[in-house]
Amino acid sequence: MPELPEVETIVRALRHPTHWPFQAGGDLALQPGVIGRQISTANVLWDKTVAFPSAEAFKQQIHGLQITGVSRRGKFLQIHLNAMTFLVHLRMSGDLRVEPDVEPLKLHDRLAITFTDGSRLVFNDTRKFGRVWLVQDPQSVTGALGPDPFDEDLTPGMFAGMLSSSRRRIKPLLLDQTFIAGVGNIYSDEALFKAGIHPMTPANRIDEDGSVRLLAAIRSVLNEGIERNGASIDWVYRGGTFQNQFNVYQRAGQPCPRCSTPIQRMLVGQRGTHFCPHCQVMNL
DNA sequence: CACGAGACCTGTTCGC
DNA sequence: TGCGAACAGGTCTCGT
Repeated sequence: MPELPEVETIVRALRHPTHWPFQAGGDLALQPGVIGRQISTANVLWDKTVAFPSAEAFKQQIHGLQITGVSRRGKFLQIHLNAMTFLVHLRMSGDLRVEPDVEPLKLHDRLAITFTDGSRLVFNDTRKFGRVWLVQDPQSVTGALGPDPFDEDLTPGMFAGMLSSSRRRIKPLLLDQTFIAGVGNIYSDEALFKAGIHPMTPANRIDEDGSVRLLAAIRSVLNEGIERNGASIDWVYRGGTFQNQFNVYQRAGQPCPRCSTPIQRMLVGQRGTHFCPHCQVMNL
């Protein structure tokens, strides 16, 4: 499910969940997000969800800690606690919600963290790919990630240099989180369309002009995704509307919004890839 | 180094 | 209607 915009949407909601239900005597409108809440217990319903440490150590160590902040690094959600960091990766089908602790748990709930104020944070993940970590140093989990697309240090010149030093095809390269952190299958297809670059173009064959267009396109589609609260496809993701703005993703056979040529779907690096064969040509 | 295949999982949709 | 194949927003590991 989630790429950078979906994770960012959740991060912002965790800071200001004003529309979420709250509990007994509690005053929802005055709740400043989950920041400040203190953890009483953690209930691990699917052991493998906890990547580090063991499920037992996780429950023991997280007890009593307080949330001091929420942030994002690539597709990782970071919940800062006094003394430690709780990281969540939603992978394909993960989702987080906050609710009163008296609610019955739902199908596919994998982890529930209860707060002393009677609320709780629940991790739901149909496909069980999602993982959480509880560590001293978040860098031990996110250390290998490439730059965030919105990092100011990521200049067009630096991005051009990154592209020129790889012979890999651009689409799998954009999905490589050690190259750039946060871009997934939807936004890579949309960005390549916007930049007019064929998904199989070797990165080092993208010229200066193309690299400038591509970086701008990545930022543009991610920003638009965030503005629309992410993309909701199938049953996943409440609230997001970016799926209504797709130009190519999951639009195989439909006319290109720019030239009306039918959008094509192909496999690139085992991932479904959508592009316009007329607007996105390899100029080698 | 770059790539494909297979694994990890459950659910939905599509074709016969 | 039923049933298997293909597919899904991600990432890891292995073999070539």
